Order: sequence, then C-alpha cells, then structure tokens
Amino acid sequence: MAKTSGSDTQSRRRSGNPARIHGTIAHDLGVAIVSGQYLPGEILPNEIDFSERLKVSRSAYREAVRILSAKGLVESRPKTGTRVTDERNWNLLDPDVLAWYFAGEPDPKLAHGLFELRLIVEPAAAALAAERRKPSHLTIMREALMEMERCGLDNEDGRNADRAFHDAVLEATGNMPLMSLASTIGAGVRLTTVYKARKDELPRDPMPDHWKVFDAIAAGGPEEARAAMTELVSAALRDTARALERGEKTATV
Amino acid sequence: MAKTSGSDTQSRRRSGNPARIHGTIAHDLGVAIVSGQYLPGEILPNEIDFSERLKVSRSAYREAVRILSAKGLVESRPKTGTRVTDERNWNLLDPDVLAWYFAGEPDPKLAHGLFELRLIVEPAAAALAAERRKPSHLTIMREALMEMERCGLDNEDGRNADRAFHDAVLEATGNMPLMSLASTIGAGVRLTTVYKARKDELPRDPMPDHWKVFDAIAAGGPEEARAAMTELVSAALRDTARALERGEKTATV
DNA sequence: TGCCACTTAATCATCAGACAATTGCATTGA
DNA sequence: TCAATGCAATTGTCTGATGATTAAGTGGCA
Repeated sequence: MAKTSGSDTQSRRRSGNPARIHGTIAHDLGVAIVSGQYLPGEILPNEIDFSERLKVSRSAYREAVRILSAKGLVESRPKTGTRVTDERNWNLLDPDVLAWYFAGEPDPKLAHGLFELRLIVEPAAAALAAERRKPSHLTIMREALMEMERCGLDNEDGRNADRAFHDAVLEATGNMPLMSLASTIGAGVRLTTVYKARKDELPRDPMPDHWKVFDAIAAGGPEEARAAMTELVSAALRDTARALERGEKTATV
Repeated sequence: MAKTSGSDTQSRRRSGNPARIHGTIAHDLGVAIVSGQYLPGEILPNEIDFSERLKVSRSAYREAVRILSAKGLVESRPKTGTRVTDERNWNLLDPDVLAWYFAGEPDPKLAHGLFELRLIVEPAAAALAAERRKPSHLTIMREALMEMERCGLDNEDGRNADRAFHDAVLEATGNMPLMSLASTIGAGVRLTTVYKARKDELPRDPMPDHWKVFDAIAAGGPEEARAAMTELVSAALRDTARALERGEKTATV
C-alpha cells in the first residue's frame, strides 16, 4: 500500500479539499482490494494491529472500513474480523470503486465490459434525450463540444469536456437511474481517450461523430440520435480495441 | 425518524446479523434524506448535539455519517458541518440507497425510470446471455422459474425467485458492470410484483413470457432472447402502468 | 459415536472525553 | 474597496476502556 493520490471523492473531496485520514486509508485499502492485493475471503489484520501498522488511530481506521463496507468491498463481524467480500458484492457502479479499479493498470476485461455497457446504454439514452431535451441541455452539450474542439483530446480539459457531453446526454433523459450511470459511462469515455493516446496511430477526428449526435438530439430525432450514438461508440471501441487486446496504455491516467 | 426495519445491507446484514448502531442510524438518516425529510443543501445538527439526541455515542454517529458520505448523500466539512448533497450526487445505483428510496411510498417517477432502465438493459443482457451462458447459468435460471411457478408471485419466495431469474440473466452476460446492475434491476422487478398485487385486476400469468426468454437463451438465440425479454418487460410495464399513474400501492413492501 | 449445552477467547462495537485541524466569517487596517 | 488577520464553530483525530457478538473448543450425556 502506498501513495494516496487519486481523483475519487474519498482521497480528495470535490474541490481541492485536504485529504482526510479515513479517506486516504479507504482509498489505499480500496485500491489494494480491487487490485487483488487482498483476495476475496481474505481477512484483514485486526483493527488494533492494522491501525497501529498504518500509524493511525483505531477510530480513523474504523471509519475507513465503514466506507469500504458501504461500497460492498468488505464485511466485518465480531470474532471473525473484517473480510474481503466476494467480488460479486462489490459495487462497481460506485464512482470511487471504479476510480480505484483504474488507479493502476486498467483491466482489459473490465474495460471491454464498460464499452459493452456504453453500447447498450448510450444509444438508448441519446434517443430518449432527443425526445426530452430542454434548451439548457442543448446549451451544455454545445458548449462541451466546442470546448472539445478547442482543447483536443490529448489533455485533461478536452477529456473533461468529452465526458461533460456524454453526461449531458444522460442528464437530458430526465431518467434518474440513467443519470446515476454518468460516472460509470464517464469512466468508459475516459478509457477511450486514454487508450487512444497512442501517438503512432492516426488520431481519427472524433468531432464529426459527436456533432452528428448533437444535431440529432437538437433536431428531436430519436432514431437518428440512436444511430449516431451507436456509430460514435462503435468507432471509439474500434479505436480502442487493439490497444485493449494488447493491454497497452500510455502515460497520462 | 423512526423504526429501523429494512432489508438493506446496513440495518440488517446479509444473513440475519444483528443490527449495528451505526447501521441503523445510517439507515434511518438515509431514509429521512431520500424521502425529503432533509432537503439537499440543508445542514444536519452538529455531531455532538445530534448524537446526543439520538442517544448514541459520537463515534457511532460519525460512522453512520461516513456510510452516508460514501454513498454520496452527505458531505462533511469542518466549521460548515454536514450537509445533504445535491440529489445528483446520490448514488442511486447503490443497493442500500435504492432500498431506502422504496422504504416508504415508491416514487412513481423513479419507478418509471427503473422500468425504462430495464427496457434498455435487460433485452440487451438477454441477447448477450444467449451467446455466453454456461450450463450453470441455465440451471440457475431453470430452477428460479420452477420456483416461481411453485410459489406464485403473491409471496416473498416467489418474488425472490423472479429476481433470481433476472439476476441470472445479467450474471450470464459475464459483464461485470452489467452484473452490478443486478440490484437496481432487481428493484425494478420487485416493483412490478408489488404494484401488480392489486387483487381486482386479472393477474396475467407471467410464466409464459419468462419461459420464452429462458428457451431463447438456452437455445443460444440472441435476437430471439432480446425480443422475448423486450416483450416480458413491456408486459410488466403495461401491467404496472395504471397503478403507477395513480400512485397506488398495496400492503406488502 | 454423535449431539447438545456451555464456556471461552478473539474481534468488532460502542462509549467517553480530550485535543488538533480546518475553515467560514467578522473584524480590522490600509 | 479590498486584503490580511483573528476568532469561533465544527469536524477530524486520538486514546483507552468496556460491552456485545460469535466461532470454536469442551465436556457431559444419551
């Protein structure tokens, strides 16, 4: 277990808040668990020993465990101790858990799973958005795309704009469960831009696809929006596929 | 804030575990928040006062707040206090949060959102399952359906079997993010059987639709499975629609 | 042998109280 | 008007003790 950097809500609150001990412990332990450093079924050292080894108070450590428990990663019982739960119980849709997954080397299998989810959800969401979007949604989408054009996808601002666009589409559906998928979809979107950052490949311009989706949503054409989004995600998957197979990755995570 | 009953992982751990104080506080506070008793932006009483009022120690109360914070419901800062976050930040895909939502009167808008999600995800999942299911998955599905037939849907066992079937379909996709949606989809499934329990309406037999899905998955026909699942969910939505509009509900939650 | 009630010890759960760190806000001064 | 400063409220962290739960062992008994 090591550093503590990360963009999850635990180790670093939403806007530059200082790291709290329970948060950093939860982050570090969470990363250790999802990366397989502690296997499901394994039992963590007891609170006293572990908190001592981590050089923190028992209460701070316990709060960290509560966080992990709330996300389904561990389960505590008297006498038995705190054990890592079966992977099936992990709440993968939790933004922090997902962030912890991608803190290290992205798992190609999970990455593929995320793309599959995008391919299922985003076209349908685009169709719904085309029917329900309000002017404010269109404004957000337009500005996000313009920001993408201005920045490009080889930097953080551009990637955030990309994610903002996809978020806005989900938001425009007015469907709360779909909106909650934003962080998951966003992780998938980010994967594209990270994997694709291989310089030796021609960086296909993603903007035309994006604008097609936007135009369809703006025009109120559900099926056109669905088709355009399908094309967009498919293209992203194609661009990423080879890198995924090889498990390759570039610097900026 | 009142009782503390519930089937979430906080107030009652997986298998008859006794309720822990931090869990019951998290449950009660969580229900109070999602039911609008505390509005987003509102600030909770400070730890000392509130824990005193709740008759629990400050540490137990703090652990409860950590749980809520991990699920995105609240945010704590020194000096400011602990405030309820914007609803957009709530992790609706978290099994506990969803359970808390439906602890009281189900919100028709949310219920509709869940059906929409089912209509998007489940047909696609059925198609994937048809391609990838293993014999073990088919066994689980078959047994779940037989259990459904044996019990009917007007009791807890039958409803659990129903959910087990839908879970198994997601499981068979081998897609981790989709599997994590099981609890969310399950909540949607449960809604059907709860809303539909109006005795004066003819209880359409749901089994043929279910068997059609099963047969298609077993036969390895993706498109047949997709179509059958679409039909199943659509029918469930139709059956539920009127009750949803009227916001009616029956006893057993 | 096989089974049940009881004991035991390990671990988490809860409590109480103190002190530290953060931070929004008022106050002050230029 | 605005920036620097100090204050006070609140959460954050620490310490140490006691209670509750429970898996596993123990012994009696049929």
